[in-house]
Amino acid sequence: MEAVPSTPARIADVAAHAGVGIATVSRVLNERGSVAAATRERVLEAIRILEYRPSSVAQALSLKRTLVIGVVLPFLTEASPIERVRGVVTALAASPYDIALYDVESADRQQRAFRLLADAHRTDGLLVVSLIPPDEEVRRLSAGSIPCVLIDAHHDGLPSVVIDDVGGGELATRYLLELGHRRIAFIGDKPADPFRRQSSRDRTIGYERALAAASVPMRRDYVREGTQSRHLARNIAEELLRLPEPPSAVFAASDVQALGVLEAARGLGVDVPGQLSVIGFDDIEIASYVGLTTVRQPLFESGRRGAELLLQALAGQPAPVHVETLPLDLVVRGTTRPPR
Amino acid sequence: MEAVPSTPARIADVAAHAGVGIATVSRVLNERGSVAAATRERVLEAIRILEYRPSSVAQALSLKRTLVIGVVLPFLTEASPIERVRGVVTALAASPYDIALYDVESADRQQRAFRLLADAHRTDGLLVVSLIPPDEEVRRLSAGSIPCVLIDAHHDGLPSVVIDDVGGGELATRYLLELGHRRIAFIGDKPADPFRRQSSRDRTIGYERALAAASVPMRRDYVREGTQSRHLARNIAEELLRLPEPPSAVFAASDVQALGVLEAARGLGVDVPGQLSVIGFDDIEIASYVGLTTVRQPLFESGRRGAELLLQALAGQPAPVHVETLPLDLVVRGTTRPPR
DNA sequence: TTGAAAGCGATACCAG
DNA sequence: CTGGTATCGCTTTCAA
Repeated sequence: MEAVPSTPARIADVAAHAGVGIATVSRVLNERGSVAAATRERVLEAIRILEYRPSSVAQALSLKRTLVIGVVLPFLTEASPIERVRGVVTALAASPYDIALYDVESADRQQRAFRLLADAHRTDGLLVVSLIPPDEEVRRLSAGSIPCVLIDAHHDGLPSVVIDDVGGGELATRYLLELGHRRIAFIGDKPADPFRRQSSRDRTIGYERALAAASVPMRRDYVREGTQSRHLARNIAEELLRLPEPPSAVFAASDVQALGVLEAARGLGVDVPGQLSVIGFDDIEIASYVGLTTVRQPLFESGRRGAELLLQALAGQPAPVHVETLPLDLVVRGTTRPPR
Repeated sequence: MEAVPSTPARIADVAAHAGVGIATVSRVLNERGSVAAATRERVLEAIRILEYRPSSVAQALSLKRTLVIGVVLPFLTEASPIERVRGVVTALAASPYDIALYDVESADRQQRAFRLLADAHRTDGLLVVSLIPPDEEVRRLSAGSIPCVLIDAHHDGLPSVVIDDVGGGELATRYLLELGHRRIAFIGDKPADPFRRQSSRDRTIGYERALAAASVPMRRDYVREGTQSRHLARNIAEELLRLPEPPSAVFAASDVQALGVLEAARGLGVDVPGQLSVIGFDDIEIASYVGLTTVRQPLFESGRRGAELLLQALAGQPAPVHVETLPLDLVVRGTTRPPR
């Protein structure tokens, strides 16, 4: 039983203990070059005794690669980013890369996260989720030649994995129209900070297009862009339901908001789908539990795919700067029905 | 408009551009030591022109601190770890520390993650969630003097944030007993790998104690430890409900499993809570949507607290090796009722 | 107030 | 095969 050294061993310690040069230790460590069997044994023995573990920081400095992939995303706000991260984690599990998580909640934090985009030293590659990096940083990124893939966001010159939000908005609205609804309201996010991607905005456009295509006049009082939270969505839905001529259906730009609508209806004694149809967007896990009709977007898949593209780029394959559009599905459950 | 250099600037470039030594650049960078106002301006200017960003890797090597905190956890299995990570992210948002995520799904990955525990070079501190680190690694940890706090796990010699699982199991079972139930089944996890903490095990103990205290004989066919997934829990619940003498109530060791029970009941046309009461554990977000009665544990809070303790340790405060036990609450919703 | 130079802990080239 | 040494980019004495 050897005494445990109070301070972790360095490569020089191993070399000294084995009576060889550090270059030799490095060789057996990385299995490159040839080392005499006997020598290699001595080194291995020394490593075992000293419990030596190479410093990844030193390796990173020397090799100019860190083996970590940075994931920048707005984390706490919604359930969907998490599902995406799961996809990323899964795709990266078999790779040698570790994951550094950068939350982008506060404006302060945002600055820092984006500045990091350009720190070519800290990560080998970047995955940016639902955020639009400033041109400035994108330029630096390519200058530092550190690969970056956007997930649920788009920027010229960067590969990305997205969905067709406009199409999704149309899909949802058209379904409601086909059911026979004419008084269809929309609840979406209000335009927030400039970096945050406004998927809700595009879904509104889809909503408007579908209405136009069906020659159903749009009513300003039915389009409410105010919030991302369930709580606020609930308030808005209540206002909507109290209108002299309330909508017979509501399209919410996200499942979280749709959940708020459901709460409002329940609170007001409005039967869903009897008196009100509700359709959401995303198909987060809760949606299936509450039987919410929604437009499903492949959240997990988006993370997985994004990570795969990044891995390819990291492997040297130039990865054509293309935009990969994931498919959307209408998932009909129990919250929609023809109007009475 | 300066030309953008193809390769990121190093401190030496800045020094050269400003016509000073690198030590001076370092001084203005870190605002230590004194620098003549004029000199500092020249340096700042050079930094701006060259778009210089210090390499965090080089800094880490030189300073022997990385400013990253590692979070090791079983990620994809349940909804609860995520809630904990949210707490961690929140607590660390205001700190200068970044977060490195280490998923511990596969056995392979597990090896790697735990080996990392001892890599005193990669992270400044560690947060281990729902996992019990091997003694060996704990020893190394303290040898390398890198602080570590356990969340939802316990190990002598390491500070931790936990809940009283036995007490929680009793709480749930006792509630069912008070409601008048006597045929109470339990569905929990099967003992999995040795590193994974078996909170379910302790909850079983609480279940048994409560029954014993009420002098209700335990039936082996009512205690099923088989799975962590909703799907399997559903199968088990179906078996339970098909028993000649089915239980009138089920205590599931987690909300996810309770959800499976709910599905089974629905599938078999068994009314909840009319014919069957169901109580879960955790109080994950979905629980409130489906109206599940459950034992609430502060998931988010556990992450926040753990991170705070680690931050304290990192700040030099020895942080007495204590175990912090977070409170549990019975949340009564719609899935429980006295037996008919 | 400033600069030269010695680490920090690896990798890898170049001789021997 | 193997060892010395330069290098990676930054911080920090130690002198000047």
